[in-house]
This record gives sequence, C-alpha cells and structure tokens, in this order.
Amino acid sequence: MKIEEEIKQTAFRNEYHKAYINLLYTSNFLQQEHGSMLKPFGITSPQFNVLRILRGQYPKPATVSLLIERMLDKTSNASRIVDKLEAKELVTRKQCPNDRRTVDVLITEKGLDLLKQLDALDNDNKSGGIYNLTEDETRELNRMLDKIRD
Amino acid sequence: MKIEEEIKQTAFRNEYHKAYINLLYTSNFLQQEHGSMLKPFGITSPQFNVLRILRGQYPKPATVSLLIERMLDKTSNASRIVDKLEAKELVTRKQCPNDRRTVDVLITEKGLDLLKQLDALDNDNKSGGIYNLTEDETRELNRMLDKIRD
DNA sequence: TGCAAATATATGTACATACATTTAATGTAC
DNA sequence: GTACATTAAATGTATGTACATATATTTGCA
Repeated sequence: MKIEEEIKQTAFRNEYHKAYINLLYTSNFLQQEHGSMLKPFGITSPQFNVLRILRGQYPKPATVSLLIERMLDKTSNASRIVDKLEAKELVTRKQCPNDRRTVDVLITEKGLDLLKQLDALDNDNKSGGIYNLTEDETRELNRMLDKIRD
Repeated sequence: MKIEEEIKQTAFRNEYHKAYINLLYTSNFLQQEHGSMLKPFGITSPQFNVLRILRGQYPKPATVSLLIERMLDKTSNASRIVDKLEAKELVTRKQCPNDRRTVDVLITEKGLDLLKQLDALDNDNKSGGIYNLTEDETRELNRMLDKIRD
C-alpha cells in the first residue's frame, strides 16, 4: 500500500518529506513484524540484538561497552537489557578480574539454543518485507541509506 | 559512513540483511536528529506528530481514533500523548456531545504558534539527511519502501 | 606517591511503546 | 425494550529510550 493510504494523508509538502515519513513508517512496520515473531519466544527485539552480538563473540565474553558500540540504537540502555537477559538465564554476567570496572557478559547454552531456533525460522521466511525487492534494488537502497546519513 | 563501519560489523549474511539493518539504523538516526531539534521547544517527536495532525484538521477538532489512524506508529498510545500536550496547553480536550464516548481534541493558539516557529526552522534546514538524495533518488526510495510493505 | 581526569557500568526520571484490560456509551438483535 | 456485542477512550504493566547523574575503578601526570 502506498504511504499516502497507510497514514491517510493525501498530500505531502514534497517528495523529500514523503520519503522521510515513508522511511520512518516502513522501519516501524518491519520492527513490529519482527517483534511479533519474537514474542512467542519471550524476548524483545533489542534483547534479540544483544544476544546476536554475544553469539558473534562466543566463546569470548563481551563488555557492556562493546554491546553499546554495536547496537543499532546507540543510546539505548545496554545494562538494563542485559538485566532482562540475565533474569531469563540467557546470559551470564561477572566482573572482569583484569579491569574491575568492566563486566564480562557471556551468552549461555540456553541463549545459543534459543538463537538456533530463531535461525531456523528466519531461513523459512525469505519472502515478504525486504525480500520483496530484487537484489539490485537492495544494493541501491543500501547506497541511498548510506548517503542519507553522510 | 557505510553501515558496516557504523555498527562495526564487517560482514552481513547477504545484501538483504544489510539493507534491513541499514533501514532500521537510518530511521533511528533521523529520528534522533529530529528529536534533538525539538528538545529546546519542550516537545517530543510523537507529540509533534500529533500536533501536526491537529493542525491539519484545524479549526475542526479530531477524535483520538483519528489521531491513531494517522499516526506513524499505529500502536502507540494516543491518549497519553494528548495528556502531555494538554498539560502544556497546546491542545484542549472535551467530550463530544453527539457521541459521548468520543473526545474532541483541538489544537490551541499556543499550539499553532509553536508549530509556526518549527516550520520556520524546517525551511532553513533543507540540507543534510534526506536532502542528500537527488529528487529522482527520492522517488525511487519511495517506490522501494512501498514495495517492502506490500 | 597522591590526586584529578577519564572510563565502565549502573541508577534515576520522564516519556513512549506494546499489549491486555477496564469503563462507559452506543448499536443491534430478538 | 432489554441483552449482548461493538466501539471509544482510558488505564495498568512490562519494557525500552533518552538523558542526566552516581559510583567504582583505573590511568596519567605533577
């Protein structure tokens, strides 16, 4: 559906304004879809992102700083997301002996298992959303998005 | 900066995955920029969006349902955003006499003034962000985003 | 050495989001 | 015209975001 119909606005100031709204709206759309996919598994989207970063490091631990550096939303509160993951026993947290200011966060077996389940789902789901684009369009989209943030 | 450098990830599973992350990241980037522009004026981004919808209706009032229908994030909580705007005297709220379930929300003079100030800022700021694209690119971006949500 | 600056994480607060539930008013079927 | 479903808005609760501040530790340098 065209963005005009989605938010029932017939006219935008110009093509740029429309693209701006469209970008935000589409991002929300994708995040909500992803969120409802994760819901049955008892984690939220930010929690999932942190788990994936931790798997990328595994079997090494990650510090909270490293998580912040790699999270999509840099200003979010990594400490509290790790709190939630720790409560679900998907990660462990212990003070690092070398530098007692930092904390070693490590994904658990349970966390790795959960991600494995979700990987399987992802592989079965290569249609819709971003997959509506051709590979060429996807490359073009990446180029334009990088340009927007320049 | 390329998305790989932004989140310090050297490899993505494929171009689609990269575009997905890039879309979410760029949307956050734009929203944060916009949020800090609004901050000195004492309103948040969702509050601003509601004000704009109300100006679009002015001098007619809008119901909360209409706000939800037109908001970028459909699942957000319009009632509570209107609470905040009412506390700042940017909108008024009164029960509708025809249908006593609904509420008439109306932007105040103070609200209209605030938007006018922000309009001026917007006009002085037609560079950077989405304006890094050419107009052709912008049309192409709109087309691709609509396709993603199909 | 001693002490200020820098760093790593955690905490506090206001606001927003996601989603379930509640309350009140209206519409509709019988 | 009463009973039940529907609709509109508000409220409750858990989580996340944005930003300021606090606490502990380490670093660096006078």
